[in-house]
Amino acid sequence: MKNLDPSFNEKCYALLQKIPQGKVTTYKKIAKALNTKAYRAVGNAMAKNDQLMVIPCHRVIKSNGEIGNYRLGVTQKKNLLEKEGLVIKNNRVEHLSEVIYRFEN
DNA sequence: GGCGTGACCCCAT
DNA sequence: TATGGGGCCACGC
Repeated sequence: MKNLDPSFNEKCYALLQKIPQGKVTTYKKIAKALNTKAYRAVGNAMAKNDQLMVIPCHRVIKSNGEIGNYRLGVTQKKNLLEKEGLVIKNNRVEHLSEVIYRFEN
């Protein structure tokens, strides 16, 4: 089976826009929601995202609870997350299970 | 059409 | 708990 029109990136972006403020998700969950194991590709999609104002890619963290990376730098990412009410300590999100967002899946 | 890259993940030590 | 090594997939050249 091949990928059709909406490139992988587009699908990722669509999912990201579903994430409410104050909630976060992981690269793996996104891939899972797309029925694939391309966690790597998900990260790539984020890296190529220019619409930082439209696509909340800062709400995507690693599965192990670490912040991960960000186009504008990890510091900026942490700042944004804290602003949304998350508790971050040593590059890690606390109470992860309470702020994690599941794509209704 | 093949190869390297990357905002990752998992397991073993 | 921390570190290292291998595997995974889509994208661009």
